[in-house]
Amino acid sequence: MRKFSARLADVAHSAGVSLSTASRAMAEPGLVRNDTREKVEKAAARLGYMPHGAARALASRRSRTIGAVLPTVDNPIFASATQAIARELGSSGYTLLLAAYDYASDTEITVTRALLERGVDGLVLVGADHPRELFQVVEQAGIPCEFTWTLDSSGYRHCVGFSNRLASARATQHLLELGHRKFAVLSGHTASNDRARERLAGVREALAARGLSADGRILETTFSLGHGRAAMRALLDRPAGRDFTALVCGNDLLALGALLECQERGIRVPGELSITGFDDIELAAELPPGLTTMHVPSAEVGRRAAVRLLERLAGREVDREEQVPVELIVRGTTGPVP
Amino acid sequence: MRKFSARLADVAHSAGVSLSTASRAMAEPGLVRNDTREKVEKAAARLGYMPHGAARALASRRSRTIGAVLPTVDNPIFASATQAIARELGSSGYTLLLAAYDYASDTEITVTRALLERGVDGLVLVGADHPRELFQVVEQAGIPCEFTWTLDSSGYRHCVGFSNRLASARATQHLLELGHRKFAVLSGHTASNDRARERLAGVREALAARGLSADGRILETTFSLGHGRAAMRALLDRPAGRDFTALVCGNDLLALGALLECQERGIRVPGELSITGFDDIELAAELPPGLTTMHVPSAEVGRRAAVRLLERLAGREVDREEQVPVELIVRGTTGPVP
DNA sequence: TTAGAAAATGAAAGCGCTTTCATTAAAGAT
DNA sequence: ATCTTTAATGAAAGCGCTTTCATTTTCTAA
Repeated sequence: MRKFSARLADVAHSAGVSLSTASRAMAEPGLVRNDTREKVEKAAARLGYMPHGAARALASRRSRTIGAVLPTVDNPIFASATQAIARELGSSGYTLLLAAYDYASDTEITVTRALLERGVDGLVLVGADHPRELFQVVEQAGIPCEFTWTLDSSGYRHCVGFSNRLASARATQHLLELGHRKFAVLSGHTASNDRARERLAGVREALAARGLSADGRILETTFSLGHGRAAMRALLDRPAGRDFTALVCGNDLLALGALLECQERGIRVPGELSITGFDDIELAAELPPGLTTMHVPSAEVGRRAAVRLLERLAGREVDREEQVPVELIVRGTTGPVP
Repeated sequence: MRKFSARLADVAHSAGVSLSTASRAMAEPGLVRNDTREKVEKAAARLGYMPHGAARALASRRSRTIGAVLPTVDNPIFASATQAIARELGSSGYTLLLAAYDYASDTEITVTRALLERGVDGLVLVGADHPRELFQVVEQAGIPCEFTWTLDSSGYRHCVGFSNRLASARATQHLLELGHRKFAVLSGHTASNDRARERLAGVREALAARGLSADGRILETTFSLGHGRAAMRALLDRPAGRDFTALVCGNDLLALGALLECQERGIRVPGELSITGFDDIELAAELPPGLTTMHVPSAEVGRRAAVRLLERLAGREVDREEQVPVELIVRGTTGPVP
C-alpha cells in the first residue's frame, strides 16, 4: 500500500498555479478564471487528490460535519430520522457524525463531548431534557443546536417537533370516545426522558378531564418490544388481573409487545382490550390487526433539523420552533368498550 | 454565547509549563513528573479545556475516528452492530463515524470518500462486494479496513463474518429434512450484494444436491418487511398459485413480511407452508409462532471488527479471517411437509 | 492609447496541536 | 565532590489547508 497522498500544494504545482489559487479553484470557483479552474481540476484528478479534512477544518474553523446524539439507533424512528439527516447534509457537502447513548445520561455527556472535540459545526439532540453539564459544554462550544421530537415550552431553544403531551392526550381521547373508562398505561422511563414524561402526562390529563385515573395500572419500562411484552405480562399477572379495557402505550414497540402478549394469551384485541401506540413505525401497519397509533413523521423531523442547522450555519435566521404534524391513525387495535 | 475556547497553549501558560510539556501531560502522562501532570490537569479543568480534534489530527496524522459504511441503519442487525462498534471504540477513545448508502453503489463511494476525507483511521465495510473504485480509494488511503458479514474466499482481505452460503444451505437442509421438496425463495437484491447472492446460492446448492430446484419461484426484492410482504403477495398471485410448501427467505424482514401476508390470507404456517428467515432479529422470536431462522451474532460481528481495527492500529497482527458462529434456531414457522 | 477600476493571482501568516531535537535538572556511579 | 547517564522540560518546526493582504493582470472608459 502506497501511503503517499497528494496535497493541495502538489496539485497547485502540477497545475502551474499558486497554492492559494488552487485552494480557491476548489472552494470558490467563482473567484478564478475558467481556464485556471480547469487546470486545477485536471491536476487534482490526475493526482487523485483528496482534501485533508483536518487541515481544512483547522484552517477554516469549520469541519463540515454535524453531530447527532441519539438515545439509540436501534429504533426505527431514529433510524429513519438519521437517514434523513445524513441525506440532507450530504447534499450540502456535510457529513453526519452519529453517537448513541442508550438512554444513559453520563454516556450522553461523554459522547457529546467527543463530538464537540471532533469539531462538529452543529448538533442535533433528541428531547429537551439533558444534564446541565451537557447544556454547558454545548453552550461553551458556541455552535448551533437543534432539539428534536419535542417543543420547548420556554421558547428559548431551537427545536423541531411536536407536543408529546397533546399528541398523547389525543390518543387517549380517542379511547375515551370509544367509551373506555378503565385505563392502563405502558410508559417509557420518565426519569430523564421528557418525551416519555410528556406522553404520560398527556394521558393523565386527558383522563383527569373526565375525572378518571390510571393510577396503579401504570408501568414504566424500557422502550423495546421485549420489554413491552414483559411489562404487559407483569400488568396482567397482578392480583387485580385485567381490570382495564384500554391500554395506552408510550410508543409502538411497547404497544406491539403488549399486543403480542395478548395474542399469546388469547386476549382478543380490540374485542376485550383496546391498545394504542405512538410513532407509527412500519410494523404498526403490518402487524394484524394493525396498531392504532399517533403518526410521527420521523424522517421529516430529521430532515428539518438538518435543514435548519444548515440555514443557521449559512447565517440565516430560522424560527425558534418548528412544529411537525402528528396525526391519529386508527387501525384495528382500538374498538368500542366491551 | 461566548466563543472563546481555551487552547492547550493557554492551559500550559496557566500551569506554568511549556506547550510541549502540557501536550505530553495529556497524551503521555508517563513522560512528565507527577506534580507537573497534576498542575496541567488542574489548569485544564480550570479553563474548561477541550482538545481541538482537527489540530490534533493534523499534527499527529491520526484522527482517532473509525468510519463504518453500512447499507442502511434501518435494519436491526446493523443497528446493533453499530452500537457494538461505537461502544468498543469509545472505550479506547475512538469515535465512530457512520455512513449509510441505502444499497446504492454510487452513494457508497461518495460516503466512503467523505469518511476518508474526514481522515478516519480505519474503516468497517459490510460485505466483500464493492465497486472497484471503492477498493482503490481505500487502498490509496492506506488505512486498515475490515469487511464484515462475510468471509473472503480469496483470503486476501481482513474480514469477520461467516459463510452466508453454508448458513443458508443449513436452513434449507432443515426444510429438506422435514420432507419438503417444493421450494420458493424470497431473496434480497443480488446485483451488488454478495450476502444476498451467497444466501441464494446456498439454497440452490442444497436443493441441487437433492436434484431439486426452486426455479420460477425465486423473487428478488428489497430487504424490508413491507417489500417482503409485497413479494409474497406477488408469489402467491402467480398463475401457478401456491405450488410450494417451503419458503426460504434472505433475511428475517422478508420472512416476517411473508408470514404476515400468510396470516392475512389464512394460510396456516407451518401447517400449509414452512418459512425460514435469516439473522434472528428480536422480532423473529416475538412474533407468533416464532420464526425459524439462522442466528447471526450481529453485535459480536461489530464488536470484533472494532477490536481488530484497534489491534491493527496499535500495530499488532490479527488473523486475516475471523469467523463468528451462526446457528439454526428452530421455532414455529417450520414443520413437516403437509 | 492610457489612467483607473476590477478581477485574478501570489506570498505569507497562521489554525492548535504533536513531535523531533536540544537543553536542563535529577539521579546514579566513581 | 565530580562525571556520566537518564529523566524531564522547552524551543521550534511543521501537519495541509484557508484567508487576509499585497501585487499583478485584465478590462473599461475616457
